[in-house]
Amino acid sequence: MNAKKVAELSGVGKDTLRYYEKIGLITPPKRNNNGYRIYTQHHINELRFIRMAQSVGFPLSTIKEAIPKLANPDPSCPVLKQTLADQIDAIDNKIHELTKAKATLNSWLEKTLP
Amino acid sequence: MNAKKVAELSGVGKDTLRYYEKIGLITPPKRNNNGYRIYTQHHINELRFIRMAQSVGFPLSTIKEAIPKLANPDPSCPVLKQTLADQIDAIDNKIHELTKAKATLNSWLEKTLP
DNA sequence: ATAAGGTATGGAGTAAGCTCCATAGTCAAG
DNA sequence: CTTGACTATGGAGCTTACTCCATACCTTAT
Repeated sequence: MNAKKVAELSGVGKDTLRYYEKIGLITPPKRNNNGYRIYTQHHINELRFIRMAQSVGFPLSTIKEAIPKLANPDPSCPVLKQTLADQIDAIDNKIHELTKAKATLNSWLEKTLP
Repeated sequence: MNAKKVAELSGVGKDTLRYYEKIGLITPPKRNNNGYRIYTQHHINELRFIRMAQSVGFPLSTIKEAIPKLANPDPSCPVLKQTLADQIDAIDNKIHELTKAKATLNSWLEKTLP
């Protein structure tokens, strides 16, 4: 799969792909004879995970730490479990904050109703 | 109220206060004879609102648009109602995304359990 | 009256996360 | 065999949201 296709499928621009590769966020794609990058479904999956994690507020640095741990899920690895548990906690906190914020806005909306 | 007090009460650094004033995010505080800024409870409220909105992912540009609309709540103002409704929708979407992300992580956590 | 500590200003610097550019090599189609 | 689309590279530039700095003035306590 070439860069253009990946950009289309993942919604990540080609320059951003290079940037992610440079900072070690995604698996470096193999190259063919001419030096062109060969992306696989694996990269699409990584990129979708990154977009999901980003959309819920995780910085790339955190995502970068999480990916290798999630990539080789050793069933009994306590580090992985902790990572997952930590991220779930972080998400729970965000949901909590959002719910509070929503309640605040709703109360204002009610106050301003006729 | 002086800058230091406001910084303490709102959790926003003094340089950030000046920055927010410069970009027109907060109400410019009155000055006394010596030119010192005089902050009021109003500013604390604004800053808390900003922090809340930020914590749920709104950029300062969006917050800047919202503040003046929320500041003079004309009970029948449709623009205000729409602003509030839009923000509540945005928050709902975020909660939705977070809930999905959490479910994904939870399923991974279960898979890796003994 | 002087030292400590608060405040003012403009402007530089920083970090994250892209985004764009100039230059140059590659490949498929007509 | 040239044209147009695609790719590569390093590095510059951009936006957001701060954060720090140098310089200088004001105020209060000793």
